[in-house]
Amino acid sequence: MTMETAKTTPERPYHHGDLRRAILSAALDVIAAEGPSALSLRDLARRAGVSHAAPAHHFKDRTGLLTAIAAEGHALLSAALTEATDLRDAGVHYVRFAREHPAHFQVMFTPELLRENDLELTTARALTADRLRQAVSDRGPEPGTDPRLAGVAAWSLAHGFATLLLGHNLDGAVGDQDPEEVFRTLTGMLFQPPSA
Amino acid sequence: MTMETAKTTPERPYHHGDLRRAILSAALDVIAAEGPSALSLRDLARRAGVSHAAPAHHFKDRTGLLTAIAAEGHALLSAALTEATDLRDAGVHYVRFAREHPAHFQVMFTPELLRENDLELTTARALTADRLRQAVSDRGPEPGTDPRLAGVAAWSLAHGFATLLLGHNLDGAVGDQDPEEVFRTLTGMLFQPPSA
DNA sequence: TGCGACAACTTGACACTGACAAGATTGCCC
DNA sequence: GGGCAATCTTGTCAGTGTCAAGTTGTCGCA
Repeated sequence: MTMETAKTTPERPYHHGDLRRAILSAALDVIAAEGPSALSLRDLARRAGVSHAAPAHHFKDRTGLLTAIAAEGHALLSAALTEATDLRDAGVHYVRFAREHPAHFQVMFTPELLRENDLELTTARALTADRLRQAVSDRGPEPGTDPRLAGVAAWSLAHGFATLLLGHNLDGAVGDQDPEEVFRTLTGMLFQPPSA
Repeated sequence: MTMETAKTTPERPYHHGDLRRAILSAALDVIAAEGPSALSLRDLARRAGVSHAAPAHHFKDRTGLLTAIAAEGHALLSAALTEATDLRDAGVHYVRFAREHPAHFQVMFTPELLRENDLELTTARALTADRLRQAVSDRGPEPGTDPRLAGVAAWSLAHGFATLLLGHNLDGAVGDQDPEEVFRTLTGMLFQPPSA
């Protein structure tokens, strides 16, 4: 009486059409709402109207699904960073990405959930790293500062802000202001603008 | 044949003695090694040599256990922050806490895993927030900067650095250097020292 | 047009998990 | 010493991930 059977009917053909995408997007919904730990492959299958083992064919594993999400996230993020005009703008794009794709963001930075040696993931991640490096070097060499350290500083700031934001740890501080604007003024405080 | 029975013998008395602490510390080990998603109450019970339902009596829930860990983490962190001499030092203590108590740190900032209305947690968390505010205000009011924003900036930087560090995202950048030292020089770059 | 191979999906099973209810054991306090 | 509450056990249930084996559909190619 579990009613888990998924009979094939005119409305529900044997082949779903784009099951992979359907599972992915359902997974993103769940993760954004309740975190990765609430993710259940069987639940995703039910939402897509397929049998409980169907997801495995596309993602092999729970880990496989999450790895695919992380890789997609890196692709989205690196694309967003490409549009940045300067280092500060890259930070703003970073924060915006975290807000617009919270599920991706969370999974990307939770290594226990991922297959670290996955090819798609590592290449996508390398691309993101490239974009970050590029954003830092675009700023031009500053006297007496290791560019690598500057990159770590900028990344830490943006990542910390985004993470705390998603965890609702800054609700009191930012209030009803636009988080991106807060971040912008915040970077202005730290990174002295060239024009004083 | 699951061998999950735990007969009461001279070496294994009916009452464990300090089961709560034993479960907590086993949980911290697991989380530090494989993340919170790998946590199993039954596994913890096995490690402590008690029956599978024993943990529930101390923590009620999986969520209860994680909430207790988060509360303990906040107690440890606020204590560490109390020892800080100035804002930069508070950041160093923050990073050190994350490195010394990675499991606590991770759980503290994963709200989906916690019982947010838990009294012990909210009070412990409030104490941490107080210590952070205090570290910022100790620095003294700076001209033309909102102290609240300065607090967000400092917290974001420390939190981002700690998070990226634990996720092994800075391995390449910090190399074999002491992370705390890297963080110290990093803050020196951003927060201009009073003596130029 | 037919056929064969492959991809997509289903069915069934197994071990494991969190949670709950009910019972057993123990230490402790009056 | 007798009860009583805290601690721990046993038994059970629904739900989960994963594997193996079978079905159904699709598409290229003779």
